[in-house]
Amino acid sequence: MTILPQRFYQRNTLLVAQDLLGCFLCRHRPGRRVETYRIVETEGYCGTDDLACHASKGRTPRTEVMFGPAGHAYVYFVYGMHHLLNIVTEGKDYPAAVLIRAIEHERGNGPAKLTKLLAIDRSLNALPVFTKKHGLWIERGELQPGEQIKKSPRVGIDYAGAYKDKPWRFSIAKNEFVSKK
DNA sequence: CCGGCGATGGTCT
DNA sequence: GACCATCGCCGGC
Repeated sequence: MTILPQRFYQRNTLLVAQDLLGCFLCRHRPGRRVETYRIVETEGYCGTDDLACHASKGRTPRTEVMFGPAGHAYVYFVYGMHHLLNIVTEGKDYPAAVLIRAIEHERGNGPAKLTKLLAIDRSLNALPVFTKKHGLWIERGELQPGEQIKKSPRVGIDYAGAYKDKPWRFSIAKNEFVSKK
């Protein structure tokens, strides 16, 4: 059990997104056992040029976290009812993040489903995930022999022009917990 | 079985 | 006031 250190996230976003596959998302809520689930699907959002990245709309109170140091949670609220979990990547002032889209649990096969399962909301926004201190962290894991990374376009960003078809969604091929398209 | 759509509120114009 | 990194339900086939 090794917690991924901050420097793990201080790298190219698309590399981080792929390297997170097979790692373990961990949650410790007061009065409960630690919950640990394997990450099977991610997406990369890369800087101000990427029209699908919230930071492309500018530096605002909402997107401020992405402009900060790597290894912190970017949790935002969307569609009036869903929270989505991202981890900030790259260097300070380069706004980028990886969206966690699915984990190995029957109610974890979608970005909003896994935040509901693990009670992740904006109270965790901007907190570091390279320590257990705040009850949310990620531990190192590996792909199993025979497992392969599948690359496909990101979901729900038809508005993103030239960036909408970039194959920046990564999943473990044939894994049953990857979200439905 | 599958596609369309409503729910529901924060964020930015 | 429009848009939105979603989900599950409902109706039609």
